[in-house]
Amino acid sequence: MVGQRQFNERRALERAREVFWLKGYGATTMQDIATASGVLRGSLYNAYRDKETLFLRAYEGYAEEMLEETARALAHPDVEQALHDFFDFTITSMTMGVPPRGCLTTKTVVDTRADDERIRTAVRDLLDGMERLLRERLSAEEARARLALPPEEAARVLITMTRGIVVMERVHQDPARLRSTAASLVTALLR
Amino acid sequence: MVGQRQFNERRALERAREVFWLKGYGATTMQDIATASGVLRGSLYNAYRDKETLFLRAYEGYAEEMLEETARALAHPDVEQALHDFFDFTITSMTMGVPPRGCLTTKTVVDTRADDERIRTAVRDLLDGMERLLRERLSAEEARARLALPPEEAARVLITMTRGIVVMERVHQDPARLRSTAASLVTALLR
DNA sequence: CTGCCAATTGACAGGTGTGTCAAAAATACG
DNA sequence: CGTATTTTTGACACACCTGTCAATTGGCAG
Repeated sequence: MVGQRQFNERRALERAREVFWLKGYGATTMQDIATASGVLRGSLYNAYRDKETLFLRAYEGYAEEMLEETARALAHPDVEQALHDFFDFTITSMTMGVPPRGCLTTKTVVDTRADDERIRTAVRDLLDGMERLLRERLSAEEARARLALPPEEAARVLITMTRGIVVMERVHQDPARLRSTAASLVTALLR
Repeated sequence: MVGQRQFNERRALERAREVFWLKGYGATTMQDIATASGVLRGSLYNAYRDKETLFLRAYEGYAEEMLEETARALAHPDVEQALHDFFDFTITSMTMGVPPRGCLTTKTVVDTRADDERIRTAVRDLLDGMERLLRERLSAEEARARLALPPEEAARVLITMTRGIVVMERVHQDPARLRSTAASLVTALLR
């Protein structure tokens, strides 16, 4: 290969992810990412063609990491603990940073400036993937016996609840309150 | 009074609300509102000073209406039916229009460009108001007896769930799926 | 070392946004 | 009717954003 990339692509995509995460897709400018990554705007355009494509590249790593972490959180053999770990991970992730970075997926879904088809697909894939992990975990014999709902329904309620928690975090900015609400739901779902 | 307003303020605020609702605070421009309301941009600035203040004025009417409708939906004497009516109102409201307008409150909360203090307060007040209506309704003797959770906890779970439903609507755009998820939660909450 | 090719760089074009301002028009009131 | 006050109007200033492009730089292969 001739004329190699002069910036650290891995690092640049990480920075891009952080900026998108904090400000959201629509409010993030290429200059923001250029500044955060130390790569000139022109180089970003040369490497990724446009903002949408750059976002998708940055989102790839994010989605992968999220699925891994979710699977890890759900791995506890006791369903109740697994669900607590699941919410704990979600809440910790979104309340990290100053100001709290919130949730990249939710910000993107709600952002009317991110109505690109590829973006919607990427987001849907991640949320569907997380719902699948929940469904599989809740399908275990031990879990099924304790659930007030079929695994499929419980998984949808739970994934929907995480989206709601993200929104409520922006309103009250009180992690303890979020954890308490999540615990209430777990109580209601388990007999 | 001398030099009266020449445009219908009530109508203009209604149009502004619709535009903000559809596009979100950050993505809406004063020109969008000017076009939708038939009032020139300059007149809007003269009447409301800036975009934030105009938004707050438009949001007032929205919040009032939302609280009224929520109270109406929760009025059914049977708790289970009241909760179904509550979710039905929420889902119908957010799936109206083409494209579906979604939820103004959620869009505003998540929008990093709407991080003004007055806006955050207005949004928090509305959500707190809705939570209070739920809590009061669930504190009735008949409801308390059937709930799997104390009224305060159930109210928080429910209000959080509505926020989550808003987000999931943007992902799958399937009202039936939303209603089904809401019904699952009601089942889990009632014994 | 040399030539080729891609990446980098800074300037540029074109569009869009917010908010301001002075002149013109409209309105209420004495 | 005339005056005072406000609204309306269109132009303007200024900032910012996306995407492009030509010239320059840097690295790899032969």
